[in-house]
Amino acid sequence: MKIGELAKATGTKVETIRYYEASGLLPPPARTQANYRDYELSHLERLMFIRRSRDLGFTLKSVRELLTLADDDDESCDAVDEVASAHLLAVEQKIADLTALRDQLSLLLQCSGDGTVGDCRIISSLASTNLANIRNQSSHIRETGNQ
Amino acid sequence: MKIGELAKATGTKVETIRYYEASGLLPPPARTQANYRDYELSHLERLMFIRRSRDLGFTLKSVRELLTLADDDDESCDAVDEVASAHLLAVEQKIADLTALRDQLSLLLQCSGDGTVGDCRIISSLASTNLANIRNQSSHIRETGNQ
DNA sequence: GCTTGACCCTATAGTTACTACAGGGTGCAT
DNA sequence: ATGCACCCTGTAGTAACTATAGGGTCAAGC
Repeated sequence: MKIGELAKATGTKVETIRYYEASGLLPPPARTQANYRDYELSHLERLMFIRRSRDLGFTLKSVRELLTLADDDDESCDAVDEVASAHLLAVEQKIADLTALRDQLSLLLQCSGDGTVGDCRIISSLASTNLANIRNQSSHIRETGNQ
Repeated sequence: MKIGELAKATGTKVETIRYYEASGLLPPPARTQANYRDYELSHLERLMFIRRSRDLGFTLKSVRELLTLADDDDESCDAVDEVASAHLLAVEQKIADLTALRDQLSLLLQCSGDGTVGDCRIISSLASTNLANIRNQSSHIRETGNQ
């Protein structure tokens, strides 16, 4: 199986496959006489594992760990569980961070009017007030119906 | 005002300030005889603007746009609004993506048992099933009370 | 037999937003 | 005079690719 075929089969770019090989995630395959990479089914399976893990947001470092754990049948499942749990926690933290950020952005945007930058509240919020002040501004806006 | 003082005043690292200057976000300040950077109040204000924008998740590219818009008093506030709205949309999309991802990760983790990797469901889910199958596995698990 | 196009190869640089040296100079206090 | 904290430039490293340059290979069609 040539690299282009493997790429198509797994939905990965050719360069990415070579990158995974260089990073030690995918073992170097045999080569044809023309020095083309010649992949086996095992490579396809391993690459699918990598892709699925990446789709779930695991870093390559974590994928490496998961692969190492998966390679050793005697390894406890707990270690796998730990990697995945840590990742889930990180994702949840990220969601919380982004949600707080979204709320602040929403407040910022409620300040938007139709004037010029000279009295643009978004700009002045970014320029001189701290973020807590935006709330006061926006409630003022709501009171005056300017929305 | 020396760079270290500006750094402390804004909660920015010295290297980051120099990086902003090199990136054209912060104008080069005057220099002392010793070739030290000598900042004015205007630099502090501009840097605070950059920091607040970055805290809200704007890319440096967007910050550059916002600064350009803010510099021109005649510019319409609409342009500012557009930049901020686009960012808000991107943040909301990211939250949605991460939420879907979190749900899939949760499903994956519900599969975790206490065996060895040989029959570790997390590994096998990553290895061979597509993600839709995890749901079936997990509902099966829920049925058997294994959670 | 020769060309054309699709594919393959290596090696290197670019992306984002910093961070971290290495190797050197400055200013002030002891 | 010497130590220390601070400043300078320039370069390399981070994550996970992506893109380019400059070249080789293979099968099909004329």
